[in-house]
Formats: sequence, structure tokens, C-alpha cells
Amino acid sequence: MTIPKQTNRRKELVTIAAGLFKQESFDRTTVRMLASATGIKSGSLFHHFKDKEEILVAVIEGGLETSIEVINKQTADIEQVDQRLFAAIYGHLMTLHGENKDAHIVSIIEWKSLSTLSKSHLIRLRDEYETIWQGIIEQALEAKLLEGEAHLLRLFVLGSLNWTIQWFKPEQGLDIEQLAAKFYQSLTHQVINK
Amino acid sequence: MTIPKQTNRRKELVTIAAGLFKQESFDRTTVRMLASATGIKSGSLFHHFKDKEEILVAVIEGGLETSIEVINKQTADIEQVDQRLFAAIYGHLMTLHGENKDAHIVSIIEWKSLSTLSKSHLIRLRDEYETIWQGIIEQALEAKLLEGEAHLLRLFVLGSLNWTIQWFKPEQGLDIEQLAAKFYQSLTHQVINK
DNA sequence: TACAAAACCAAGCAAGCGCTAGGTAATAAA
DNA sequence: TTTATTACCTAGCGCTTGCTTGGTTTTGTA
Repeated sequence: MTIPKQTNRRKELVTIAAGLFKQESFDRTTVRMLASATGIKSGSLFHHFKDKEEILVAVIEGGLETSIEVINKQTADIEQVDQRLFAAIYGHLMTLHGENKDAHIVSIIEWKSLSTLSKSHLIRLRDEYETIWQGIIEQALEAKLLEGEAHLLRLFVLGSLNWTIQWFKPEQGLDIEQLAAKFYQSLTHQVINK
Repeated sequence: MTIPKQTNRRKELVTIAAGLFKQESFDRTTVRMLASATGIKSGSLFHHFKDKEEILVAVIEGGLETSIEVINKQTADIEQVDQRLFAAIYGHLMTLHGENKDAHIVSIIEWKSLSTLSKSHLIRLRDEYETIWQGIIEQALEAKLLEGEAHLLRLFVLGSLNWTIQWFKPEQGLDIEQLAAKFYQSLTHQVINK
């Protein structure tokens, strides 16, 4: 696999593409839409990307990398289990609903649009993210904050959080941190102590 | 809105369409694929449906109706709150992973592919389903089985369950009832008593 | 057995799709 | 100032898409 050069222009294009892919879905976003949103002609896109799928791969890659950064930063200096769990929840919701959210959302909903080859390349990033979560959940289980099996719990929890992209609008009263607190409460049957 | 006649052939087509939409997504399923899977020519499809979207609407409509039937039947004769909650979870997972699952899955993942008009028609069915859930969750809250707000809990729970379509394969050891029990346990911090 | 309605086919149109080829303009290193 | 590289445009090709039209076959009903 050749490593595509990370020019500034390319990054710009990827950001714009993320927005469109999120809004319209990958399939319904045409190269002409991408081009006009960027201010260039459709043919010029293929100077930066070999095909349309490579744009999607770049978007998802960026989304996953940011998620990993955020969760690491969020949970870095926290020792207490309950605070770590809350920070992970909050971090995840932030990458989905905060600034620059588009890429992570796309990485979730457009996974099926990837070819097998592209998936195998990106799956390492996804695994890395899930491993971090797995660790936090195992800690929380030991501390009796949660009930069940770590593996299934991770899927239940991340599923629930990911699903928020279907309904949560930060501007409708509840903000992201409040949502995180509510989720933490329903999950652990305890109130988080901030 | 004219009511489309419910011929047998139409139902057949809808079932086949559900399978393809689930496997390939609505956008990537062409009318030619639908036709050849049914054994007719692509043009003949439009004798039964006025356009491609009407097929999707029919699929989703069927999926939602079945879900409503199933949850009603599952929870009908059950009085105990814990049993009702478990039955609802189990029922939901059954419509997603049991026999004839395709339609309900499509109704979940292809919601965004609908036009505004079609959505407004189908939203009543979805509301009906969610109202049933809402009631069960409120009961469970009163019984202290759950923690939090009913409205948010419903979204968390259904999100988590819906997300199982991304990873759960009944043939990989765990069956649907076991999955339901595990989920019930992680949600309520109690073991279900069957 | 006649006949209307329903189901289907053959052929293809117009529009939109991803992508390419061959050239020009801008930028930067030598 | 030359030269190489990068960024972009013009024009359009080949293909697929959803869907239509006008006619034929099948089916059910009286």
C-alpha cells in the first residue's frame, strides 16, 4: 500500500468531504458535489485521490485517529475508575457531537461502503480504539460499577453511544456533558461525581 | 396518498427487496438486481411500484408492522415488570435477528434514504412502536429496575439493541435469548429469572 | 368460450455517474 | 531565469442508472 502524501490541499478536501458524506451519505455524494463544494472542477479531484473510495478512506482514517487521540487525552491523568469511565463516555460523545464531528460519524455509518481491502487497512485503527475502551470497562467491572461480560458490555455501550448520532442534537436543551452524565447514570445506576 | 393494492406478487417482491436492501443497501441495489432476483425484467417492476422508493417504503412499512405485532404478542400476558422488560428486549432482538429479520433491519438503517413525504407517512408506525417501549420502561423505572429518565433510557436501550445488527451473528455461539439475558443483566444489574 | 384485467416483456431514452486524457497556469527550487 | 513540480481546467468517454412506452401473454371471471 502506497502512502498518500499529506498535503494541505488534501486535508482541506478531506474535511469538506467528511461534511458531505455525513450529510448525504457516501453513495449519494457525487464527485461533482465534492468538487463544487471545494471550488474546483470534478476532474481535478483525481489529481489528489486515485478514486472516490480513497476519499472515503481518508475521511474515516482521520475520524478514527482523532477518536483515539481524544479518548487517550481524556482519560490520561485520571486514576479513579468512575471518573475514567465517565471521561471515556464524554470523550466519545464529544467526537460524535462536538467540533469536527463529521469524520467520526462517517467512520461509523459508512464502514459498509468500504471495499474489503480498505477495511483491512482501517481495522487496525478501530481495534486500537476498542481496546482502550475494553480496558476501561474491565476496570469498571472490577470496581462493580458495571454488570456483565466486558466484551458484550463494550458492544452494548458503544452501540448506545454511537446510536446518539441518530437523535441527539446538542442545541435542543441537553448539552454533551449532561448527556454523558445521564448515560453514566443509567449505565452504572449511580450518579457521577464531577 | 393512494393505498397500493396488496397483491401476493407485491408481497413477494417486497420480501425479496428486503433481503437485497439489507445485504447491499438501498442505493447499491439496482432495479435490475431486484428484477433478476424476482425472475422478471426490470421494467416490469414498475407495474407493481410507481418508483424505486415505493419499494423501500413497502419494505419498511412491513418491518415496522411486524415489530409492533411481535412486541405486543411478546408482552401481552405478562404482568411482572422484570418479565415484561425482558420480553420486550427478547422480542426486539428476535425481529432483528430471527426469521424474516431483513425488513426490520432495513427500516432501521435506510430511514435516511426516505423522502420527507414517505417519512411522514411511516413515522406514525415508528411512534407507535416506541410508545409501547416507553410504557415498559416507565414501569421498570417505578420498580427500580432501571435508573434515569424514561425518554433517554428508551433511546439508550433501543440504540444499543439496534446496534447489534452491526456485530451479532446468532451462529457464533450465543443465541438470541442468551443475548437478551446478557443485555438485561447489564442494563438492570440483575439476573433475569426465566 | 368470451373477455377484461393483471402481469409481464422488448427495447430503449435521457440523465447522471465515476473517471480519463491532454493541455494550461501557478508555485517553487536550481 | 530556467526548469521541474504541483495544481488545476476543458472536454468528454463509456457505462449504468431509474424509468417509460407500446405491445404481448397469462389469469381469473361470467
